[in-house]
Amino acid sequence: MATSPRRSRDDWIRAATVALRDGGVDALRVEPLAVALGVTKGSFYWHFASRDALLEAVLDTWEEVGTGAIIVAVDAEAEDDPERSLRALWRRTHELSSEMRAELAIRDLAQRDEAVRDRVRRVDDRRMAYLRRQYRRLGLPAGLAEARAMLTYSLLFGNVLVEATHGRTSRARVLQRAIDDLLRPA
Amino acid sequence: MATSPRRSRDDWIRAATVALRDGGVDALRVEPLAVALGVTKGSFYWHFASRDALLEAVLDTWEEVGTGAIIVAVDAEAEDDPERSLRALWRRTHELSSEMRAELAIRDLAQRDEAVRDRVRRVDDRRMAYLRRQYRRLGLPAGLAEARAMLTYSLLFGNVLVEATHGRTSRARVLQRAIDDLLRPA
DNA sequence: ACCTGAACACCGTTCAAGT
DNA sequence: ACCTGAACACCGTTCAAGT
Repeated sequence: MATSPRRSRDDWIRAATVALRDGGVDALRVEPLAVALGVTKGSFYWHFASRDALLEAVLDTWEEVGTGAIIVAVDAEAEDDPERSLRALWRRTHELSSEMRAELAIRDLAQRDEAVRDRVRRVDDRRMAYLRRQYRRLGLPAGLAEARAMLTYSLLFGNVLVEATHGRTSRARVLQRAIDDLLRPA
Repeated sequence: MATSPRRSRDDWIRAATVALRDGGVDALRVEPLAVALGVTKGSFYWHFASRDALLEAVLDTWEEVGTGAIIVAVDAEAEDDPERSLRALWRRTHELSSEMRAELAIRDLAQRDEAVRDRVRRVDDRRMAYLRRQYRRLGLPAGLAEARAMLTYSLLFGNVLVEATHGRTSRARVLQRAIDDLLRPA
């Protein structure tokens, strides 16, 4: 994986994303990444202006994958059926829960960085709009659709948080029950 | 606030907790804390073995406040009525949401620290047990009580996450609706 | 166009010495 | 019992110089 001495900008972004997932913001460090990539840390500054610029690039990727890409994938499999959309979204998020963990680090960051906060806000808004639309298409009135969308979004997140420490065992049935509870008619 | 040159162990813990809340794990740094407390960083190592030992002490406080203390307070005001317990818990968590934000940093940490993970697990278990008990006392069957407890816990967390970036405005009505939805009978 | 190597600043940690 | 001050290691950043 580190035969050629030359690294592209994308090589740095990929390595940084993995570091963020596995070790949090603290692990997104120039020197260790340089060692992992087999170059000196000085070379990093040809590709990026700073450690912050690298973080920006990582966040760009996260934002696109966590909204546009996942929605396209879910729509492709749901064939315009809102209930199938919601169940597909649930399953995919569940499958992605290890990747989703970078979100914890990002949301923690958002608390003290205005620019990151704006990004997270955009991502939440797009995701909530998608959920709200599915519940409306199921026939729920606006107020209840909004409430269910929020419960669903919270459940998806709560699950990522709890799985991060508790693991995935023995919760599948309870989760299924919660999802069914959310999908019942008004 | 910094007249006497002598600092107690608790002075360091308090300052570190504030730093964790406001700036995340990255801000829990010995040298800046020493400057803020008006002593040299060398003096820190009389009170604590390491930066990690300080973090441990901060987590001890968080664990007790986030489980025992809040449950005692809610029970005192709810007078044995499970619905009042749940609404009181909701309101208090909501009021504490800025303090709760330290949880984001802690849960992020838990992903790569076994000991922190065990703590978070204990905290989640104690909180879930409390919620489950209230729903059982409302008369729900075990499976549904478990599902509602998980939805409630997720909603409390989702709300902290979303408020961290979106602020508290204009969501009160939707949240009230979601809570009412969770409190309906089987 | 991309990288090295040396330099400097910041902070965690140690420890002998002070009061 | 609690703190200082100097030392060292690690990593972010800069930059002149190499290929």
